Amino acid sequence: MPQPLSSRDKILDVAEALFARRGYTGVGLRELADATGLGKSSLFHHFRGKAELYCVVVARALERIEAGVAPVFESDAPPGERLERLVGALVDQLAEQPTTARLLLRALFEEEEFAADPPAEAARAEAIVASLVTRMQALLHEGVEAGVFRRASSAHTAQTLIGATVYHFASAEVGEGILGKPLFSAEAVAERKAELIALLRHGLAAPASPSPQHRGDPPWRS
Amino acid sequence: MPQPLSSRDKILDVAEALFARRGYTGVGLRELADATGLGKSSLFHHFRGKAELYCVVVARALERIEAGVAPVFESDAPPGERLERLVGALVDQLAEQPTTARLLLRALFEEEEFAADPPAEAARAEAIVASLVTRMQALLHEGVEAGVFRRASSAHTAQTLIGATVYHFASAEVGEGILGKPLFSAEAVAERKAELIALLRHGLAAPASPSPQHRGDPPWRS
DNA sequence: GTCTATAGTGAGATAGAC
DNA sequence: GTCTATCTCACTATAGAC
Repeated sequence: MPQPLSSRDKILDVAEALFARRGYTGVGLRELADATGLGKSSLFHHFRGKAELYCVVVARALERIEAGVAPVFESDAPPGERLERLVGALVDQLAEQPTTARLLLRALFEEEEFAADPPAEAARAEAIVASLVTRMQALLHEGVEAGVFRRASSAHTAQTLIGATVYHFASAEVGEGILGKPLFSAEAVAERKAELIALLRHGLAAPASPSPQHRGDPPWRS
Repeated sequence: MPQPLSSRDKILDVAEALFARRGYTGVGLRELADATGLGKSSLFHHFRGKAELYCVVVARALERIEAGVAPVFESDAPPGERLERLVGALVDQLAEQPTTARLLLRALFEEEEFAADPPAEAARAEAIVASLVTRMQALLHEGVEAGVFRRASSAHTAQTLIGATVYHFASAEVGEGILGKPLFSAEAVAERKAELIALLRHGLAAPASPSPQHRGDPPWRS
């Protein structure tokens, strides 16, 4: 069952680590070939070229995320609970492989490089992102309509959620300096989950007294 | 007074735009030279090499941020108000030049490329980041001690703040697709500021009844 | 499916004239 | 301070033997 990795899968695994660390242009096929133990030319038998290889790597990472969070969206739990489980699943997925967050954050920048000659896999990646974002916004909207979330912009809240999760696990030395511990230690991951959920519970909950005219935010206590 | 730009400043301006769009390895000196109207070799008279040029560009962007937010830290307003002004100043700085957020987010990744031969300017950049983070955490800690913020981790809150601002303005097509409007339009920038401040007011405020044993978070309303 | 060999291009950097 | 010319090296990709 733990079948030895095919050459293709091995290439993808090694390439994911390298692309996450140095980015698309920063990784050479020579380096990738050496790291896999293959010759440089063998890579072209598995992939049409560097661009396609890169897009397959990114799409594969997005599919892992998608698979991890899909059960949350299919759940029929109330919106508040679903939102918390979404954050938990997102954090779990990003924490499972330390390369994922960096790879995806970099991909956000480098995707425009392929505007000229977009490999077919680039469309798959974009579709997954669009689908995830749409469902996240729908969940937020549903919570507002149900009266359990305050009337925050679902677009901006989605952006904040992405930034707070993806950026955090991509922040490397800067983030570790702030936390004072390894980003991917079990302790730091659990903390991240708890802190984000607490921020959302306090920050997104509908006010206790739903006075219709109460549009302003509460002032600070002191 | 609007003295014509020196060659050095012109190079830095053009380089900042290019590095923000395509990253360190993605920009060639030939391209940069053509864009400035200079010959390739002339660049080496102003900078020791590509690495130094890049680090000067990043440090300059960080100094703009620093200058924009410094007044906030020097203020003696109460912590809640200072935090809001910090978010406002950060958003203003990142919104002023659309290249800044992308440049800095990319720099977070590429800084480890210079681990072997670190140009002197790299240390300046790191020092500014460290100083900003330290003061941000101190402000959060002060608010907690004063009883105006709930006991959230200042480290994780700082990470969230950075991600929610820097990532947002770096998110390019993805972010614009979510917002449904240009990221840097006056409307979108004002929205971002208001949404972040609202999230912090609700999400960070100390609970109304400070019962000492109340460590758990409130459940959702429904 | 993997290899060697190589084509063809462009990179960063240097030398030295003006 | 800017230029032309050139060095050296690495890159993506291809051709073709095994």
